[in-house]
Amino acid sequence: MEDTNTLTRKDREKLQRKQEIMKAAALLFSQKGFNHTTLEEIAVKAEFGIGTIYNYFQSKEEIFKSIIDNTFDRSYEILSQCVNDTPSLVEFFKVYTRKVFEFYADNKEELIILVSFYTAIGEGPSNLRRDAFSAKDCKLDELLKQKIKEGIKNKEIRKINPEYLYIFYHGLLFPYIANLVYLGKLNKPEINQHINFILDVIFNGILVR
Amino acid sequence: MEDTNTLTRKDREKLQRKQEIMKAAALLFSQKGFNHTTLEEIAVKAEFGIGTIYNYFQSKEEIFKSIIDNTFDRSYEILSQCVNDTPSLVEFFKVYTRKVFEFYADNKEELIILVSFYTAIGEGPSNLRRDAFSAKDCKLDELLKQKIKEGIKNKEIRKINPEYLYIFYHGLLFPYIANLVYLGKLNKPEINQHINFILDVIFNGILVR
Amino acid sequence: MEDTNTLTRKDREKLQRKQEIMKAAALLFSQKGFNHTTLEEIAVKAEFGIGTIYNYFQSKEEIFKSIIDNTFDRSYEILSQCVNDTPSLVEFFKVYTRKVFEFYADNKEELIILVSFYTAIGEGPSNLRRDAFSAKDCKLDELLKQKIKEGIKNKEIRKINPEYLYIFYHGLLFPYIANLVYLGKLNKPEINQHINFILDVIFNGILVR
Amino acid sequence: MEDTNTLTRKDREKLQRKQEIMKAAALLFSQKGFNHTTLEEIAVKAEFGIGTIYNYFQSKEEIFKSIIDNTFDRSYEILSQCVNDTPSLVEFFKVYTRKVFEFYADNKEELIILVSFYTAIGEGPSNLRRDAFSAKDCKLDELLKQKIKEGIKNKEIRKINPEYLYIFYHGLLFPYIANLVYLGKLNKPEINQHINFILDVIFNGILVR
DNA sequence: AATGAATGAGCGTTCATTCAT
DNA sequence: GATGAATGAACGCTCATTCAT
Repeated sequence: MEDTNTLTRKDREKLQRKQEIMKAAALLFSQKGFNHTTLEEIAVKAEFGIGTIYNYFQSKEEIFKSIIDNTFDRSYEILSQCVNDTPSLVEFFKVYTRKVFEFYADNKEELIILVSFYTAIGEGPSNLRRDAFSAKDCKLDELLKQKIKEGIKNKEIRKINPEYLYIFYHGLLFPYIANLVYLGKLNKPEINQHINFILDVIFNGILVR
Repeated sequence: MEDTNTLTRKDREKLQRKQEIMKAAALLFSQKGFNHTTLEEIAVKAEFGIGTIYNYFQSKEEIFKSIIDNTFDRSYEILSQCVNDTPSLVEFFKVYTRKVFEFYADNKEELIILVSFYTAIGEGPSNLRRDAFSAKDCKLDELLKQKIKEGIKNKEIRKINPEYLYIFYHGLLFPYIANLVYLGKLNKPEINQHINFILDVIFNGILVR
Repeated sequence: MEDTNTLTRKDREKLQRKQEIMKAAALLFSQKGFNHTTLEEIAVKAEFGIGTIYNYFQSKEEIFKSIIDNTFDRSYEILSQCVNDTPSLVEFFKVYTRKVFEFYADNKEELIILVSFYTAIGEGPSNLRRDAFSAKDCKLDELLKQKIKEGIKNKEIRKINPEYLYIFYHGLLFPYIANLVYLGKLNKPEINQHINFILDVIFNGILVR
Repeated sequence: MEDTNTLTRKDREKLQRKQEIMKAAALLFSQKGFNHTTLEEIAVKAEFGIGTIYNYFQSKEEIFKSIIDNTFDRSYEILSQCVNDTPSLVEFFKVYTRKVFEFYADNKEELIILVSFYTAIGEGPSNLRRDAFSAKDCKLDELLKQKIKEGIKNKEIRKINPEYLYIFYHGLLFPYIANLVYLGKLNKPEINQHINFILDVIFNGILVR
């Protein structure tokens, strides 16, 4: 997220327009997918002329990229905050799981776009690959893996493969939330139960003892 | 899957050609996505003329549907077999998790298409929605939920929300495998470790005791 | 019309098949037009395989031509018979008008195809022009014009431009009947009234005297 | 026909472009028929890009419809003017016959398209039927039939079936002119003779008295 | 002779991008 | 900077014709 304080009025206005366009596009992308959303629709929704869009973005693809990029940045911020603010891994899981749920409950479109981007190979802009974001992706990965390793070192959790737990946890969390969004069941009141359920199963397993 | 034994030679050949086309299309769809795959590419890959494709399928969309449908049917078969063949829920999780891993290790394209179909809202054929398969989906859901409920009744696992566990497990399994496919890490030798890891965490949780 | 008596059994059968195909095609052409009728539809209606059609006709266009040609021949036969069998022009108009009405009441498809062929420039086979039949057309024209001239010479009718009367009469008769066909009003009982009306107006005009 | 006076410059230009496209299309349709005219040909003739056509018309069919519609409107205007401006049926026939000849001498393409549309069942856009214009058609019919009835009431013409005379006259006039167009004989100098001939025959019949 | 699966040129239509105003 | 008309490459699909059986 760029720092709006250091910008001139002109630049601030430009940034704001960019964000308006991205917001309009994000909503449409999440509803109809990248390929089935036309630039005209974006222009109408953003209340600009088609040509104007091209003063802010070089292509339709760039709008998509910017949205993903933005979502990445905000996700990273959430993660790094949680990593830094929690004294233990257990606490981290509790806080982070909740934060992620809450963030995407408020930003459903972005979750859908993100998941769609991750899973829908070849959909989205033709030559946009997850690689494009791998740098940021890696940073995020590393942060989480590091936290897991610390948890193991501190004997908070059992000695399991941190790499696998990372895949397990992140591969679980986002699809789980996405599923709720698709089913229209990501409602505030129920969120707590889902969070508790996930944490309970991850922490304690399902077996009777 | 149709029974090839009862068919005439002609029908068998026709079915085989259909499957050749579906296979070619599945590979391309999984690599480039539905929208970025042209009929000409499918025709070339399947070694047919463009027009020939239309002797077997009414539209590009129908090819896609047939692939999904086929994958659904085979997934259902795996699930129902596992449900019936296992005496306990724990045993079921063990066998089914392995079977799913193995099946999609051999059918990576289908997994990618399936996940993409589930997650990529608006991508794929414009007016094809998950609803189209909801009947089959429901049958599959019910089978699994029933097995979970039995496991709870038999006190194999703790008294947790079966609905949530269903979302948890299926929402975990497929993205987990898909992720490995994307990363090119779904290799036979490593599969066992992933299976064991997943079962271990689900059964026992991650906490030290 | 070929003489079936002089043909071998084989040739007779071949001719019969040709006519079956032409009949099927004529019905479809009259209902859906040349361009919107597919060879498959013709094949199905004629109860032959698609390929078989090509043993009897070189192309779709040739089927169309044959139908027109056949209709021309039969029309010519009617005209020449009427010309020869009637002692006066007035009698000729009476008999011929009735014969034409009756013929096309029984062969509505052919009338529609014929009128459509005459009027719908560029519809029908792309490079088929009325010129293709101008030889036959001319013969027909000449016969009628000759009869008109005789009528004028014999002072049956006033001294008017025979060429114009020809355009007037033929340009009137066929569209008049075609119109009734389109409106679904070419029913046997009403035919007489239409015939009488046409003859009355042509003979006597509409003015009160 | 829209009133160009009340339009903004932009709208006027847009209307003009529409008419340029319609004019180009009308020429091509009249030469090659609807089905054998490609959009590319229309675009080239109209000196636009293919895509541009679609800024003015939703489909090829809509261009066709617009042409027909326009011709209908102008024909109606001519008819209603003649109906209103003439004191008697005889006068009406004289004036209207001339006006129609003159109008279509200047708008040959439109006559061909119109006649082709009326007669060529199934040609033209597949799902466009004469019914689509029946409302306008009926209005036109009624106007003419009413005028005929008045003529009978006023004893200008003999007591004949007005419905039949309507079919007779309109079923005669348009094919007659069309025929001249097809033969390339609708030249200004000769027009008068044709008009006089038609009126003479309709008024007085052909019989010697 | 009869068949119908295979073929691919050809068409209508879409839409991201450009550019003159 | 803002606009939207103009553009044309690209695609899905059709169907007359061929040809191996």
